[in-house]
Amino acid sequence: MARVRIADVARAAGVSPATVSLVLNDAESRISSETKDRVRRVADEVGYSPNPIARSLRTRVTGTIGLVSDRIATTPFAGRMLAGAQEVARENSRLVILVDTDGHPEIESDAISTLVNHRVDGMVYASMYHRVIPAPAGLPAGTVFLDCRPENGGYPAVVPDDYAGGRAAAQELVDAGHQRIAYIDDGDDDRPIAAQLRLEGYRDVLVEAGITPDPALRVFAQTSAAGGQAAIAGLMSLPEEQRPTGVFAFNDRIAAGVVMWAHRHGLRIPEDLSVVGYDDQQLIAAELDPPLTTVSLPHAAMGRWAMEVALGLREASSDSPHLMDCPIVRRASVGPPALLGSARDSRTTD
Amino acid sequence: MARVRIADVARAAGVSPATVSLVLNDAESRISSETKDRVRRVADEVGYSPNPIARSLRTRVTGTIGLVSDRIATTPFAGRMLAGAQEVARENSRLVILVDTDGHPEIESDAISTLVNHRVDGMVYASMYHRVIPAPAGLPAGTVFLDCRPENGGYPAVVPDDYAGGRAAAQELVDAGHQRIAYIDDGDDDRPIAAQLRLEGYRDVLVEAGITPDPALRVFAQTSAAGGQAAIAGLMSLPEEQRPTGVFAFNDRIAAGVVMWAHRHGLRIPEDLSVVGYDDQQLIAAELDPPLTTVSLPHAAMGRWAMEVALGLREASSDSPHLMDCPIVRRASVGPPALLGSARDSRTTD
DNA sequence: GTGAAAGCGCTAACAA
DNA sequence: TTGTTAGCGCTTTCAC
Repeated sequence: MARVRIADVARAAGVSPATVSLVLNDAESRISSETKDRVRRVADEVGYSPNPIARSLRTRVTGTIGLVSDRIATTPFAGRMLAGAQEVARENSRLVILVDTDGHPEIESDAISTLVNHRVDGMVYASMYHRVIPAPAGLPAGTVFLDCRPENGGYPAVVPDDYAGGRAAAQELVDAGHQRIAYIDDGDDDRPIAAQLRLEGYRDVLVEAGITPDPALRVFAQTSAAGGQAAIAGLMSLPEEQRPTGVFAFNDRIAAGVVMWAHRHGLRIPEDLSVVGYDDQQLIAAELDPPLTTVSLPHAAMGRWAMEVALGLREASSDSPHLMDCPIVRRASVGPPALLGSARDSRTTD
Repeated sequence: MARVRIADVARAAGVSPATVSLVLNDAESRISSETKDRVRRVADEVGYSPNPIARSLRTRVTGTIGLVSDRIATTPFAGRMLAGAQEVARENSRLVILVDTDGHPEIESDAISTLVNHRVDGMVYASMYHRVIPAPAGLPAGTVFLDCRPENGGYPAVVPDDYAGGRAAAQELVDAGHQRIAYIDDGDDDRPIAAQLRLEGYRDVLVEAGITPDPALRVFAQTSAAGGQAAIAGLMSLPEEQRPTGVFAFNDRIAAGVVMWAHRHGLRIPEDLSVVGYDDQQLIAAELDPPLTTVSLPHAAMGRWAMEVALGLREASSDSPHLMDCPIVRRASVGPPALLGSARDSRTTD
């Protein structure tokens, strides 16, 4: 297959290769429509399709986009960004060349130069969670940063609007009537910018609602259910009047720990404790009992956006990152706060 | 960058382009080592690196491998296969072109012909779960099937050894002393081959251990925690002497439901009920309380294997799929069975 | 309105 | 041991 060349079509149609090329790329309208039709028909009959390699050599356009990412493997998120980006590429007849660097800087810089050398038409640089990074050397101008932002700007970038997401989570709890709302923050060494932004959103909402954020209600947890359990245990050992009635967790894994701890200790959710997560990890949020109210990360949309910019389908500023909305997903883990103390205590012995 | 061509190097080194090519591809040992050194040094100095497009046009070798998959997005597994495959490609200086078909047959056949047209050197066809499928039309000979097998053979393929995995799970329970072991099977419409194989492994182990598989102990569940809860609820409503003391669930999501139900109903795991899952989904298995003993799916290894075959690094039969080991991951959800009845009953009211 | 010719940057026969 | 020449298959001036 694919053995037929432009010369074959030309011969069969009784025209020159140049004419075939002109017709098939409908570059020139000056060709008689009669000839056009014939060429098209013949090309179709013989099953001609241009050799993209030869074309690329001549035009310096390859129809490929390089996508370099750290660690696609370890995060379930990656897939959604990739899928979004890939989908846009496909819709526009582009191919994506994927290189996963597994987080190694040497692999990364190799990957970048290989991709540049292969004359990709554009490039997307994806991180597996929202962070600020120094732009890797050798990145072509116009490279789109996906789920990360270059330290000193200079490139288009798209990241989740974590500040607004933090606000949405806190607002959900405030609207339900909670006053004592805890934030279980990310306690990992390399605390990401997302954590900071969510915290700010949370604080601002409390203040606007006339609630003074209680420093005792901001605690840290490792990202895991165990981390969440430890954190909520600490929170619940506060003097009763200081205990939270609502908890906003940095992510769903931590939130899962909170829910598990609650079950274990006879607290009902949301009757005795409301909880809001972040990430909308299907495997966790939807499976928890009750299903978790959480803030979703718009991975697919970010992937699409990045590819659209990379393909020049969309304008983007290189000065500040594009903020992508993080919609709240309401499930069943938020309700009005229990009446002070009593209800909760009675459950504890149940 | 990358503006320097072979002719520039040739001129700078005072040789012909052909010589430069010969030296840099060290195809011919006949070139004097003196010339070789000079050419290499010059190429290095001017930062020459060959244009892969031009090279491909001439050699008909592109250094790319096409990877078509259904739905990378929706499963957390995909990433691990992709990462494994991509890693091998990188180690061998190959680039992978990824096309996700999102399960659409038209997109799939488009993708295949596009990739063939782009002269990929090899192809991997990946499915997101172990299944048997008719080989798509247009697939080049030697395409490697990843996590699926072609209905009528004819292509190399790699799939998890689900039969052995089913055996391992059942054996784990038998070894712990269980006699009444349930299998919660996949109850989805399109019941995958994996479910059948695991079931067979489970049955064979029981029989070999002198246990007659009780049909009442094989039930079905939708793949979700809710499905698992419903299934275990049914199992536990059996007459006491028939109830299982150990459960092997088709996958971790179902197993999670079992664990959740147990917590809810005051059954301790593993004291009152042992459970084994399948998949080793990090987000679930490791996070459950207690952490789940489960059978792991060797996604990364399968991805690596497939790419090795695609690159010709490894021989593979086209007649029968390569079976990849599914190692059991021992955590804490399996223990010896409770003494008949008593222990369990006392807990129920706890 | 169409064709001839040149050339993208490289490699592989063949000469020298 | 090295250089010359001829393409790989396409697009694109430029001439007719």
